[in-house]
Amino acid sequence: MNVQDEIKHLITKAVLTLNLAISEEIHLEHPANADHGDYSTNVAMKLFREQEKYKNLGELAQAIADAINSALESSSAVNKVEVAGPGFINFYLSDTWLIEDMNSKTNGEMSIQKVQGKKAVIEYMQPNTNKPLHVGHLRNAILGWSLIQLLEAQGWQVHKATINNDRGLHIIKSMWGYLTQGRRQSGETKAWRSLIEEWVQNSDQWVKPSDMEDERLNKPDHFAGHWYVQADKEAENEKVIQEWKEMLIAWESKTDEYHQSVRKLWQQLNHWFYEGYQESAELIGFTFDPEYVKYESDIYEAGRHIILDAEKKGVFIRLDSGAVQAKLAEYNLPDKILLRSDGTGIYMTFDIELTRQRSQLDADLLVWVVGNDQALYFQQLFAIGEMLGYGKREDFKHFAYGMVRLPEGKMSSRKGRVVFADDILEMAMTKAKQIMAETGSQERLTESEYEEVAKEVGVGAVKWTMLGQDPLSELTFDVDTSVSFKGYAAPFVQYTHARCRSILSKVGKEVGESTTVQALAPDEKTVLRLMYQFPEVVQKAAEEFAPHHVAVYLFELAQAYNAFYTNCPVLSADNEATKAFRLQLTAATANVLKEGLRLLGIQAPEKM
RNA sequence: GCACCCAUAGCUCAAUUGGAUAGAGCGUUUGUCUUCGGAACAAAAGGUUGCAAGUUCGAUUCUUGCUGGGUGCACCA
Repeated sequence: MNVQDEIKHLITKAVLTLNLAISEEIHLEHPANADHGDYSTNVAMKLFREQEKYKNLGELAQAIADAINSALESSSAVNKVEVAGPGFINFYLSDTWLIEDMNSKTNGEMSIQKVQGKKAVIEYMQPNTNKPLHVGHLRNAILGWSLIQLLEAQGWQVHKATINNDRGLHIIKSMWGYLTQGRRQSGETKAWRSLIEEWVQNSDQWVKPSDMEDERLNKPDHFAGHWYVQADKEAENEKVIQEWKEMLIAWESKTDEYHQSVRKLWQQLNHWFYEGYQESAELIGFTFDPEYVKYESDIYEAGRHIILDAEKKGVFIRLDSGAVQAKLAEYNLPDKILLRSDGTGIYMTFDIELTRQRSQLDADLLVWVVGNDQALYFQQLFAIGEMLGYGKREDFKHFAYGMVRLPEGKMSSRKGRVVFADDILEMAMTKAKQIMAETGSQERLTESEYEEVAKEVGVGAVKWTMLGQDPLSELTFDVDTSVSFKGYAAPFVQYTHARCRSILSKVGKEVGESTTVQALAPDEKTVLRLMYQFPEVVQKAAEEFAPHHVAVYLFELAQAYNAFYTNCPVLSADNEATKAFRLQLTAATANVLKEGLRLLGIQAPEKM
């Protein structure tokens, strides 16, 4: 039984001995003021209105507290109960229990309660294969990854899913741009059909990523994106738009004379994208389960058939234009087109197939990690899922997060106002290196360690910025100032962890258990009183889809440890027992910080 | 026009889902080093929680109405 359950049990028993009954779940909280104890309950206030025995609230609260106090021998965790303020009953944990709890964390046991047999599918990252990842994708990847870690820590079996948007006009544009402008020797302007014939016969006449002078474009996903930007400059040109449409038809129609050629070029550009995407994924540190990696090009056809079948059964309706539409008035939502009048699919088309696939997995939780701007879209998708019998709307969760914006305004790749993920990460890593150099990291680290740690610190700082606040709040990302290395930031926590490891490395062998329980110094107690809360914080973060709770907690713990560190010498403590205890505390702190950072997807280097 | 999200210290954000004196970081000012990693620690200044009502022992939190910002309402992705 964990502490919270134990305390709730004490309360329930006490209330029963007074011949009263609690009608709702007992709510425990941590008082904001440390003087008010470790846990607090408002049951007396709740109960007061429902009874007549006690004339005033204080009397009732005191009676409950007295009843608990008289039964306190049965509890090893609580050593004092008091009434305070308008009727709160406050619980004070015993030092013995706090130290016991710390010892388990010294041994790496985080005491997180696990659920059994729960399965979740979490979709995150929906990249378009025509351009490299930007800051918005970063937030998506980081929040998604953290949510996965949090659920796994709670015992969930999590399937990491993604969908690659690899078909449509946007890809065609990249292809067209490359075809018309990527030739080494640009000759006369030709129509796309003759160009693609020449490309198929001799693709060496066209440039490759390594040929580009701009270093950024050597990375293949940026290379692919470059041609998209070039092509899009012609977006007002009717003749060019006509070419794009023709290419799209050739891409779709197997009977088209140029189908094979267009597909070949499509594969080449996708290949470049995935090569660069994979590199970014490794740097950021996210992966997917192979059987849950889906491609729009593979599944949109299946989506079409679902929609057409359902239309025949009268679930959807066909408009005069020939398009198929879902009527959503009964859900209080605007109607949604599912298939164009020419029969081709849109986003919703393949998302319906994805939803169908996942609904058959017998999962307890299906999550889509997508920006808040898609809120209505997902309400519509979930309603349509319900119409098709895939489950109830409430079974599907949209984990929405606020937009990442730049100081100048909304990001738009079309207007060129976009910041690439790679650029931000690189700047952060450069800044990390610079700070590390100033603080003498090179004396502690080998050259390759130095590079590796700079990566962990720089990327960690970016991740913290992306998930350190409420997911729904918008994030104005100023490249120069947003990625912080001090204060509320990943490097502060990483630094504290490295500090702990440094002390521990000086004693070499494993830290043994300290058996004697001594009076705790105030700074020691502050650390312990935070430490036991770790499992609660993780649970809350997982339940609420809110990784920032973990970040806030880690920051507080690191602060508390640093205060302890300045006031309480460890290695040169007054006596051996104190030294042993403080080493324990140091090891436990290091373990919690490292585990907490891991849940956020952030590394905790031993030295930095 | 309708729907959703947001509004808290100069700036960026917390606030245990209705709790006790609304807390941090950055920035500003001032301290701490014979010490285990100073990317640190301690302190000061900084608030009518956008505005106005309501609900109750108690409201940053819930309700309603305003104001201001964002997003969405495509046969785009």
